[in-house]
Amino acid sequence: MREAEPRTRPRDAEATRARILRAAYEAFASKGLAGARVDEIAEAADINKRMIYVYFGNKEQLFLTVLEEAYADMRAHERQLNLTDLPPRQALETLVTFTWNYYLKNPGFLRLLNSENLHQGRHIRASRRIREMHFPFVDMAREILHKGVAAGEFRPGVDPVQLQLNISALGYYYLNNQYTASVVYNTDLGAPEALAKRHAVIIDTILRYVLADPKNQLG
Amino acid sequence: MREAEPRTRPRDAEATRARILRAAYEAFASKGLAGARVDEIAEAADINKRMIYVYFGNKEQLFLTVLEEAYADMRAHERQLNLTDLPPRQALETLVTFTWNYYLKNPGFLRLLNSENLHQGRHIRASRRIREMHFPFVDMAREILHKGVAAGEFRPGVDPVQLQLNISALGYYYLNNQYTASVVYNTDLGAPEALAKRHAVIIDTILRYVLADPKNQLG
Amino acid sequence: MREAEPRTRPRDAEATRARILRAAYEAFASKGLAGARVDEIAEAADINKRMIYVYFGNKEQLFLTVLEEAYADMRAHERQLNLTDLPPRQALETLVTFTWNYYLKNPGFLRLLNSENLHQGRHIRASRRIREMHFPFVDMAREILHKGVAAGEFRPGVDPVQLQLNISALGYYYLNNQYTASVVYNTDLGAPEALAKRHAVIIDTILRYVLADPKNQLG
Amino acid sequence: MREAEPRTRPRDAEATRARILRAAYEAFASKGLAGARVDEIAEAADINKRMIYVYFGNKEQLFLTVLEEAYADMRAHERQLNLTDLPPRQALETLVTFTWNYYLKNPGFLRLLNSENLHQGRHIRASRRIREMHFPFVDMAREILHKGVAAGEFRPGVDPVQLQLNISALGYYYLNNQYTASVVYNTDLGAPEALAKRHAVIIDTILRYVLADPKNQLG
DNA sequence: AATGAATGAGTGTTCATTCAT
DNA sequence: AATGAATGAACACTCATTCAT
Repeated sequence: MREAEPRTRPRDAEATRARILRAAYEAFASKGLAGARVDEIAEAADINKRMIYVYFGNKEQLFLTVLEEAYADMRAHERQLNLTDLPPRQALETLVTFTWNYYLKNPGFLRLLNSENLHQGRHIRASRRIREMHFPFVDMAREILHKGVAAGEFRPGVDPVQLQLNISALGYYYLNNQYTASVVYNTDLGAPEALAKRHAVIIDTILRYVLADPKNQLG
Repeated sequence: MREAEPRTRPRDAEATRARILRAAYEAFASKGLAGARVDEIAEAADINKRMIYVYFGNKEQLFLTVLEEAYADMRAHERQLNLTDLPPRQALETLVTFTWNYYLKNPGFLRLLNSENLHQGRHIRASRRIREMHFPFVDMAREILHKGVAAGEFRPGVDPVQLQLNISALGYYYLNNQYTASVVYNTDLGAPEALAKRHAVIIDTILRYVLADPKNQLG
Repeated sequence: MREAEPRTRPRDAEATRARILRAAYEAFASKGLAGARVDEIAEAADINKRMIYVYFGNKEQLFLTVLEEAYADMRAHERQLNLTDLPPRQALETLVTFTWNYYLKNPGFLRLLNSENLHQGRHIRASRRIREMHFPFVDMAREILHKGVAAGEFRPGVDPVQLQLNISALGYYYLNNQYTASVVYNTDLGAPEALAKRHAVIIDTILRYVLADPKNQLG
Repeated sequence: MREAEPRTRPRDAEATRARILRAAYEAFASKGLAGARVDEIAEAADINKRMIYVYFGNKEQLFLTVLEEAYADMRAHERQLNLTDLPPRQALETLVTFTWNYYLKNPGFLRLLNSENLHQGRHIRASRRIREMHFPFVDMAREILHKGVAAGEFRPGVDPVQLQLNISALGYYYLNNQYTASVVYNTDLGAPEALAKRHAVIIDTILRYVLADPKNQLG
């Protein structure tokens, strides 16, 4: 039998904070830091504008918090991949696919990073929380490469950081610059088939970059 | 008898226009569309604010013009590569290096594209000038691939659009997200050695993606 | 058996009230009525903001209470002078010195009066408590003058109110306008020697104003 | 014959500036720096709020300018007294009367000084214009005293700065604290007779402070 | 072609005050 | 007696744009 629900839940600081963050994520992702409006965030969050300042200090700190949460979310999902349990090539493909899908499903995350880089990383640099968040992540590619090389599947000498940059770059650029690139290449890069094709190309590109023997390759 | 007044250089419309564009490029590149200020652009261009409206209508059209000029500049430099005169592999490396260097020297261009994509390509889509500008560019990779395959150097089946996306992506992501990535990977990605290394990795990645026989590869 | 809980000092209303008043005095004295912030007062008093409204109704009434307490404090100290026990000239000098010292030690009091006069005495006029507080004070100068004239020391015809105004004015102006006057006269009026000198001048000025025979004067 | 008037005078920067200053003077004088509202000043000046920022930068600089103008106005009137042409005692009385009347007619000036002193002279200290404005003023009392002593009318040893402080203090305090003092002394200090009486007392007080021989005194 | 003056709508932020417990 | 959460009006200041010459 279900318990009676608490009757009212009127002044829930945590819920208010969360509503603000959700609305702010949308606003910053779709309009950038300068383009987003505090008023609009307040209205979208259905809270009094004042609360934003109570909880986050000001627009910039709100932006930073949104950024922190976005990074945390990505890393949290990443951890659930349990790549260490997989054979190296499968682990690598899983990581590539995860990255692609995460970008695809969270285009706001890319926009947030753009905003932050437009401001030369001003906020992120000041955030210890973000700094610490990435230590395990950086090790992931290293381990996969290690195991792959040990198994004779991957060639030695691949820099794990460069590998991760490649993985990110190939998806990020495509999805982030989808609109301009669609005009440049005169095709709809957002179409489902186009996306599927790009996904395949990225996996191919990454594998060819690390595989020891091309005969193993996809085909 | 009075001398005739100097006929030319009375009020140099073309120079004024150019000064506005230069100032606007800087502003939009460093602050984004929403963050840039019309007043600041006018001051930096050392012209009366009104002139911006006379020449460009409004802020958004000014942005579009800046974007058009930026694209035109890149394509113009690209044309000077004369890739058709080179053997395929060298042509490819030249294209990759050019792209990397152009991004490296013109970080504002990346920022401009980000702004435009943040606005979902709203301006570029309306610009016939930009649409037409890219036709020759798209053929470039196709030709190189053709010749490379014919020469037995490149594997067949590589999509030229995907290849160009790869070439752009690997440099763009790195340079555009330099600030956040430097924090994530806890290293200065903007340092000269880091840049040189990345350049090499990009060439390597692209070559491994298209070369028919890995034995030909770099080393 | 459980002991009875300590009966008193559960939530000390009087102490809370006092803490608020102290913090409010500082705030109003240093920032004025409009410049002081309720939030800051609450924080400085280390109490919940709500308490201010519980105890004092609103900001204006809090200001009035602070003003009342300030006046009460000055009058209380004044009463302790026991001027009636002194010979008239000494009584007068004591009063002058007390006034000077009180202003000197309580610059906030001057600021408070300024604020109140900026608002045209709006609050004080509504306070019966303050109205009644001053009756004995007004008599003080009258008595001193009486005795001085009777003793042949003071000239007759001096208006006690004007005398008191003079006594207040000569110190108040100097201390209240110390900052602007230091600039105007290009000297530091707050320096210890400057203060000592002013004190002497004030006594001199007042004595010359009331003494019957200048030959008695300071020497 | 009258010249044709210029038809329109629509965009007169000087007039706009002056209107802003007049409105700002009223606002700051009646509400203080913190209490005055930029919106109200703009409305009272019948100009667009933006103009305040174009002409004066921000509220504080506007305040400083108002203060500068107020000082300049007082000094300008003072210079017109031509005290050097008068015999010393008359010069002194003229100065005292002028000071009293100026304060009486310009109560806003007193309020402005209070505001500035509340902020510890922050603005005035940064204003070279005000610093320099007072050099001649400080000499005025010195000269009068000199001539008076030479003529045997004034006693020697009177400090000209202290004399000027006395002259200012006796009127300033009365007029500035008129509202609170009226309550304390339970009388209307603003009534015409009260003002006249105070004027006389001030002259008397100052003369008794400087005259060499009391027999010369008022009678 | 060019300019200085002006504007209305808005921008991030803060205020004194009240609600719900 | 006391508190954390919330509010609406307002605040100083800024924006892209237009007017009048």
